[in-house]
Amino acid sequence: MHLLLVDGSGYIFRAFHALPPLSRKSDGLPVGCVQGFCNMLFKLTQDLEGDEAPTHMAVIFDAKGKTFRDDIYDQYKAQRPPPPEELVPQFPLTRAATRAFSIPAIEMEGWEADDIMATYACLARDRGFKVTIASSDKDLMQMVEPDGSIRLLDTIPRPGQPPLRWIGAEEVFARFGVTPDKVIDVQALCGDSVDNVPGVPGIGVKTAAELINAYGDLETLLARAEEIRQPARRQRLIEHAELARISKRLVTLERQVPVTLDLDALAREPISPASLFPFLKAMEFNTITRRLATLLEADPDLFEADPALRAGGDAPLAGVPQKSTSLSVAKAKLAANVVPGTGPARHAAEEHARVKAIPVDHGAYEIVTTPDRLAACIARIVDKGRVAIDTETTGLDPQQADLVGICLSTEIGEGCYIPVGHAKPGDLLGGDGLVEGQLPVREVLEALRPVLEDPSILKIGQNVKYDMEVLFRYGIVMTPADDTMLISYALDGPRYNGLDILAEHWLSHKTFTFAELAGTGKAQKSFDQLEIAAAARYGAEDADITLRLWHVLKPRLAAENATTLYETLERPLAPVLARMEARGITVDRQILARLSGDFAQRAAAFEAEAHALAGESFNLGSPKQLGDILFGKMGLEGGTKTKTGAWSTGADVLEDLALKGVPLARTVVDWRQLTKLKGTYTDALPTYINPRTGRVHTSYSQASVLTGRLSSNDPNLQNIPVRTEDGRKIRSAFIAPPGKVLVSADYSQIELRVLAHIADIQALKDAFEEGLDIHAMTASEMFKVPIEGMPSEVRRRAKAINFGIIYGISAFGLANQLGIARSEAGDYIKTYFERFPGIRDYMDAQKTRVKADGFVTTIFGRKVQFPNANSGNPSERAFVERASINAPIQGSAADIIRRAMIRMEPELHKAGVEADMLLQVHDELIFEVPEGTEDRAIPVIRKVMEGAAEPAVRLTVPIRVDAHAARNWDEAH
DNA sequence: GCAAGGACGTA
DNA sequence: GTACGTCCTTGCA
Repeated sequence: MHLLLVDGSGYIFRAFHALPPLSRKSDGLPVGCVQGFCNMLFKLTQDLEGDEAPTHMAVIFDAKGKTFRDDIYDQYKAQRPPPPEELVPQFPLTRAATRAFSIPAIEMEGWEADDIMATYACLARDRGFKVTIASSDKDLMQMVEPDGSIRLLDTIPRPGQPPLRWIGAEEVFARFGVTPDKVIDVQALCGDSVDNVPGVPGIGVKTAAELINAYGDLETLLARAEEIRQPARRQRLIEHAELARISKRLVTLERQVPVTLDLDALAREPISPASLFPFLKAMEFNTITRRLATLLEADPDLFEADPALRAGGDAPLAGVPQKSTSLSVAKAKLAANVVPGTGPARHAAEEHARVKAIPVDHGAYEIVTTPDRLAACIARIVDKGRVAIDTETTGLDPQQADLVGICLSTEIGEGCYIPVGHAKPGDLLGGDGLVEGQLPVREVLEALRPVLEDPSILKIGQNVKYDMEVLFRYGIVMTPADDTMLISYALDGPRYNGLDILAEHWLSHKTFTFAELAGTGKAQKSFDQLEIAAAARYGAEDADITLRLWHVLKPRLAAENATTLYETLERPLAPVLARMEARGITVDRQILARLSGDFAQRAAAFEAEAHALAGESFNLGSPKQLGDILFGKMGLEGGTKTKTGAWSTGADVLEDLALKGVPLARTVVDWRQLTKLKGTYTDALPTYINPRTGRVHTSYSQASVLTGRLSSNDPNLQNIPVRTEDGRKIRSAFIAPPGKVLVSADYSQIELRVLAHIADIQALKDAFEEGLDIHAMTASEMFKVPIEGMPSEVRRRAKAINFGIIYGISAFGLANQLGIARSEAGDYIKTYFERFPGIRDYMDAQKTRVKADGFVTTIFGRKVQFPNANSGNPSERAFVERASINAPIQGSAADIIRRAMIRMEPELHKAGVEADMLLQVHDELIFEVPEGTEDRAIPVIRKVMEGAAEPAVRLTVPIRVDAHAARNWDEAH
């Protein structure tokens, strides 16, 4: 048996003096000592292995308040200053840390930690334990046993010495010149200036040891003081005998402290992830969390930050559940000790007020044109450890635009603009025609590279994905990065995107607009055509504003419990998307050109036919003109609809007319389809082929969809046709380059599975578990028909209902979709609810929630806000109800694929599989893999996608992914 | 030259 | 019935 006693208070002070201060990121709570304490504690348990591994363990702390020593000598420790202010809140946190490691934390009022340790040491020794006291305090040396049953362990790192230094009788002798049992006699004579133990003036350790060794012990020495030869020494001993006796009582440790915790209660317990990770997460100790997660083979994502301790904690600290009441002798008065007024919400509000009050001064910005000034700027960044950055480029396409300038800001109100690519007026070709006085772009980037790639320097940007991609083309991998746009998105959804809107809303500051500088429309200048001075004001302001917004928004993450969302679903996705965008996808120009010709011909034929049928020539592309002809001239019946009072000529209306025998309607529908495909795809897509890469690079917007989905633009590759035969021809123009194939992997019925999980619909879950055709199963349940030989119309209706459920079904909408009477649709819905009653409960719950809270959430904690949930407008309210039903389903599915995307690249790498992720289409991922390796890539891809929710959420339905490889997207899909 | 509306492509 | 982006026409500046 081996008892390890840790001098907790000693550890805290050591951490305080040895480590630089550290504040919790999200609210500034000082936590440096807590972190140091955790590291030391963990290292200690790691270092003591094998024979030295303790079977019992406790961390002992000094309690606040007086001890018996204060009664003996009122000057005891009197000169000791009160603990530094930033240390105070960390005292209770170190107790909590100890318990988080499943170790008893012990303190007792009226006793010092040393007394408690002495008591336990004796108790344990008497029961045959080996005892180790982890402390460097010389006061504990009196406890050392010559037989090695009690030893001290000094773990303070000292250069040139082993990390663990055992202190036995020999070491004690080296220190005090006596055996351990005489240490208190020596201390009684020599005193201790640190603790204000007086001792006998003029007697140091050496003299004291010599005297004790000569006379045996203090009392004998004092009794025979007259015999001492040296007059001064003799005189002092006689004169200060009482002081020596008092000193001895002060330094003698009490070995009979009435401890309430039995030795058996100190038996080691394995570290419990359930108590450890909530604490570490609350402290935001990411490095330790990762290290321990690896060591414990546990997944920290399974645990939420301890609500009582985290920034923005919603429970009073006093409410921290004690790990085990029998173990908690320590009554850490947590609540009382956390500095009042450091609540994250208050911190966030204070930061907002502080930052908002600092005026924007465009005169304070510097234009950097010399290596010296650039070096000074970089030095400030290194010193600060973070920088707001904004790159200015010749255009908006990150795959084509060239760098014109770089804006940096390290302090609010400051900003540097480094022009590198401003062109001489009139010289539209750039190249040699650069304005003089600018530093060469290569030189600037090489100087900045160490900063931009330094993992310890945070780069802050607004939409950093853009800057990452631009810089990547110049060979720079910018990391790590924080993104004010994504922070805002995690907090408020897509409501405030754009730096200008954010600045206006949070800082009440109107930024320069690019249009103000560069004009608008055709005459708009590109950035490189701007005057450097004007560009500097605009650009440096953007960096300055970005930094301000970061100061305002970042603390809100903790205050509003959005940190996990931001850190796990937003922040890590941006670089993944940047790489996907940079890769692009190959599109076969020839295929599209041929299709364009084909579509044009056929459309022209339809157009002629339509004009003939209408009896006049008109613009087929004008719904207005078409409506006039159909419902005016031809006098057909049809709903006026559309909120502006115009004739409605949507496809469903025309389809209806066609069935009623209006050939023009059919012709228009066909014409529209062809011209749509031609205009949006076959004509437009080739113009997006990047001349440098020969590929099409979409741009994903990570922060513009209410539910957490991505959107794709310029071009939108998330709406490439698939439903019609002509449409699929377009899809087949998306190809793999020679030697590669495309792999398409898509989630099967992800939203219905998510619904089954969230709403807890057992029948649906069973069906998915058994791999049934879910729509057929629904039909069978609803209409009481066997799945075998089911008419396709029956299944089609059930399918429409299933989708309707996801969209927040209404009888009106379902009737429209199925072309049946509203009453019949209502009956279907009623039947569905009767058959799956959990669905109705789920829907009611979302409606109630959105009205009460103004938001609903996904299973990963993403909030989807509906500010007008209680609108006075009934149709608006109904809309919010439907959207609030859909949002958790669509949003949870979106979160799942996000998680898959974030994990995909490292997992592929780990598996040694080469596969480039190119596109995401909501429930589908497209990869490019070397031909012949698809059978190795697909299992990895599937595994990552199917397991993406875990371990944060354990879904109660299986997730299935279908994946295929082919030379083009149509065949792979 | 720009914004709004209608229509239609996707999940 | 949910969530998007793009193309085209229209109407106003």
